[in-house]
Amino acid sequence: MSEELGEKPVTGTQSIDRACDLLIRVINSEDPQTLSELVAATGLAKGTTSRILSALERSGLLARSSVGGFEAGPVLNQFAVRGGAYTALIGSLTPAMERIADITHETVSLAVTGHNGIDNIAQVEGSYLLGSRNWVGESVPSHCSAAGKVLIAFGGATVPSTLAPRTTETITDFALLDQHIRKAREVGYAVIRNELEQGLIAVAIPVLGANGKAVAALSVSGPAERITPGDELHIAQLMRRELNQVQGLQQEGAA
Amino acid sequence: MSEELGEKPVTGTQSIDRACDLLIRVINSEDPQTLSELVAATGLAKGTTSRILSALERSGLLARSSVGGFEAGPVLNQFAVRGGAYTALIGSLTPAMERIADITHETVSLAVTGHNGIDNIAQVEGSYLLGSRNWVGESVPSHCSAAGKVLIAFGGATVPSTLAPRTTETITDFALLDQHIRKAREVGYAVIRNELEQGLIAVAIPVLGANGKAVAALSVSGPAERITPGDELHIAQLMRRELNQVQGLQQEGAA
DNA sequence: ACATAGGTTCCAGATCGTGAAACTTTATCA
DNA sequence: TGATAAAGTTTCACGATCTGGAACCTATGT
Repeated sequence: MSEELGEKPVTGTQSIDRACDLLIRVINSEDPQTLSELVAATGLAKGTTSRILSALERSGLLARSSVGGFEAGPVLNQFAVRGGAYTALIGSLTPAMERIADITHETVSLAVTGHNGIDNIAQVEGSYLLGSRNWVGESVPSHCSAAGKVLIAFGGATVPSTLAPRTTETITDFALLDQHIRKAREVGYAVIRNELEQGLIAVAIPVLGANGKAVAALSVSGPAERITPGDELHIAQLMRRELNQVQGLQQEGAA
Repeated sequence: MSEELGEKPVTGTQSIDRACDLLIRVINSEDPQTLSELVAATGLAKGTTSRILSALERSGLLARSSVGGFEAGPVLNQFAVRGGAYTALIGSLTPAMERIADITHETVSLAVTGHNGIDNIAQVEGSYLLGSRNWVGESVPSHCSAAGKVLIAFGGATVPSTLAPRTTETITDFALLDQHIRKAREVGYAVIRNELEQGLIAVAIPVLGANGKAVAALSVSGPAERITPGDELHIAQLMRRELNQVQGLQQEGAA
């Protein structure tokens, strides 16, 4: 949505970029999007928008809702039902996440590098009443999430171009962030304390892929009252131990 | 993939059509697709293909696999994790499907009209060892599936342009198919006997949406030895009864 | 180090997409 | 019910945009 400055002015794909923009707007909306809404949102000409949407509909990527407007089409819904690329990953790690949740009683999350930050793709709730709400499907900036830090540290994500503050303790200095990243690479886990939200602590470890780079991050999060600085290492070790137990299975699980 | 004749030669979307084709090829493939493979498959120029794929990658619809090649990107995986448009439907009907499977001991399937036939989007296995295998994510032609027939009968699908035979008993005559459709509309359910596969019987009823048209089809399928012509009506009635019990909940289930 | 395959960038040319407006269809109101 | 407005589709001339061949990279293997 917000193209940062300094990006090369890519050419030769105007119409495709527009089509992608429209497609993404539609599939990221809860309700069907009408032509007029999309025209207003994108600023494109009505005729152009209509033509592009018709092409997307023809391909099956979009469909017209019975109540009017466009929504995800059969091709994408089939893809979703069949399971996206993350399915194998989630499937193989869910048992480990459940054991970690059992032991810590805290919420355990699985996150990957997304298009616009760190995407939460799976979550197992702990037993405490006070805990992280379900944020599967949501994205957070990488510089203020524990998952983001380990993903950066282990080659699974890049440092964002701007460090927007979320709380007074959010890291907004590139040098300081780099320090945290180095530390994470050294000790094998990353932590956030009040950096994403006041009172929220999270500890994350990387899930390494075949090429040695992080493909995802496993994290435990909870309130500052329960997760003290002294707990961080133990939580990281627990996660590492549980993760190691499935790493052998992970390859055949991806088949 | 196979453009039928008689279609209006749509213009003004060449590049978008190509981009959609590439996108769909990638997300419908199990393994990451390399540039060369896609060039060979589509016949496009290498440079053109590279440019389009880069645009799709830039938008987050596609991503480069760590092992090389393109695969579904974060935007689509997020969509899949969040749940496609079918999620609410599947969620609301699963309990009914389970009860039907409990009673009949046969496999119960949920299907919708897809881009290329009838798509199976959910399935509950019966207790018999001999039963339909799991075909979630696969498509079948509408004229030789029970779900397809009811979907056509109740305005949820259109008659295919060609009636390809699957067995010796597949309906390949439009007049005969129309007769079956009319019958289905009259009695409220449709049946296939050996028309999709020798020995496979299926009974389907429509799941009607707010506008009175079929949005999906619920079906029970099993071997001819167990599902006799005399059972068809009872199975249809059972499905209708179970479906009616959730129809009230269905609206709030979609929220 | 060399060769090869796979991938990206460049560029001139014309094909293809654009957008304003005309047109058709569907909703809204009196 | 008819009139009016809103939403969506199609048309068409223009020129901006996409194309594809070839040159250019860059990994990988020998």
